[in-house]
Amino acid sequence: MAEIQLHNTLAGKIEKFVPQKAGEVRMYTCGPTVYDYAHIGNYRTFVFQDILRRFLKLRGFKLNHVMNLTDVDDRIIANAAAAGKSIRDYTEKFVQAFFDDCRSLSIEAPEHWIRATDHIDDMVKLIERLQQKTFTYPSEGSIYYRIAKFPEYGKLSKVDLTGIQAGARVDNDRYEKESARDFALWKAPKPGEHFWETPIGPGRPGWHIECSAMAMKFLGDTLDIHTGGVDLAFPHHENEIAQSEAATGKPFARYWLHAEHLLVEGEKMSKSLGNFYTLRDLFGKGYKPSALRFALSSVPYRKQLNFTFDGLQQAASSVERLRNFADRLKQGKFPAGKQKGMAARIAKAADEFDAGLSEDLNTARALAAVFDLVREANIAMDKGEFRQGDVSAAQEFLATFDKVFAVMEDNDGEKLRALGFGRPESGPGDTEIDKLVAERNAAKKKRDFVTADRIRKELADRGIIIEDAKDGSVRWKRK
RNA sequence: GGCGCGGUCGCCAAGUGGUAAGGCAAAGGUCUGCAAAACCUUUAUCGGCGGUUCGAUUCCGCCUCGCGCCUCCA
Repeated sequence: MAEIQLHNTLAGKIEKFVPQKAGEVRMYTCGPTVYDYAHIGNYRTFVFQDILRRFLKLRGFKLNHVMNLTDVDDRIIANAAAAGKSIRDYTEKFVQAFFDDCRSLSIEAPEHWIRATDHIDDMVKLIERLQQKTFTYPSEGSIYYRIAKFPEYGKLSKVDLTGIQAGARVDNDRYEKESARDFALWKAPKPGEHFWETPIGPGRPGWHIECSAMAMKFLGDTLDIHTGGVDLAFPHHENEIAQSEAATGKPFARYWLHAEHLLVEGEKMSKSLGNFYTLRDLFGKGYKPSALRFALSSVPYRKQLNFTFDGLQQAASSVERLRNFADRLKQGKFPAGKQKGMAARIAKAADEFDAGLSEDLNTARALAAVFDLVREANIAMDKGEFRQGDVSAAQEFLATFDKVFAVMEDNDGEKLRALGFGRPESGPGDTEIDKLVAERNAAKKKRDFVTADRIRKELADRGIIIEDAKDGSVRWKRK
């Protein structure tokens, strides 16, 4: 197997990945802020994180992966207040929607899915530690982080501090700060706002402190991997580093991975441009979850992904090709024995697949390896050279592929129905289909093609595709 | 202005100092009662200009275009 290489934002280059403890990976990924439904741009990042965790697992690492749910911030407080709900009640709906969305995209549950509001105490304790080390100062009931005391500030995002200091936006927070670049660890409550009564005073946590506190609580002072979208590198991750390392004196995370953004039709996705999509928007238009997952994962994560409906359609066709191949493998009848060349081809494809993913998660390269094998095996089948003994090796390869990409299982219909989309009736059952297929075969034998075609048409209208194979066998699949 | 990502076939996209993977789409063909699936064939000189080199899409410089961050936005 190839050496795993990952692009580390901290180093500014691709590095060999070596976890602190052999065989184990401690990973923290920034999850959604649950003030609304997450959009496909968010899911680009979450799918990337999923590919990463799945690949690490495939390579045998024991994973401890924490993903946070930010369930307290300005928008949540404002929206909850407007809705006359508690923060918990307001966010619950979006938390559940997020879980549902993740299931639809086959995003695995991390080892820990945690909510910020469940860890206020841990944040307070971390702030107290920073207070003791005089990295903080109070101002109008809030507590700020004094960046001037952390000389390494900017090492992740390479921001030019002098530039920021000269910036005009000094007081957007409406609080007094010593320096423009200082950020709030703890925010004093505004009138009527929800707050927590704590040893450091009443208020609510600043945005960055939750990740530092929760990551270190679950994973220890030094994480192996920390990821998020590129926009989080500054200020969010930079501030996490400042908080955590000031408190512990140790490196906070060893590898920082940042996913590039998704564009829609070449433009930044935004509500004002009308190109803002949630998963529900797309599923409502009839697109399949597997197609979306494929589209989001086929472009390597460090490259901006231009999302288009044409592209989504292309992804659907690509998935279709792969599933057709898997069906052919499963249902086809091949001569007994093994073909020496084919075994070698499969092994080569598996190597190349692994090499692709090992190279900073080069999903495009990994996919090419899969499609190469599909074509080669199809050719062998057409020539009658593919043997029964090659089936299991090919299937194993596809299974390995799918452990990471997770698009092979034909369950889009179920997933859509689970989210309330698609037809409630689930189409004809297997026995009914088999019966109709048998009737059609009988008709075909009598060369009664009118009846045969009528049955095929009827089934097609009910979502069943029938294919006659060369050897006279018939296979069917649900559309 | 600073920092970062990127401009490769109609669309998506990989990649290398020695004349460019893969997917989708299109056209033609093989197979098929018809279809579907599959297969075959056809479709690029890599944003522009210089430089280094025997040779650059790949290295360097400049330019240009797109996008992002630098204001709690994945």
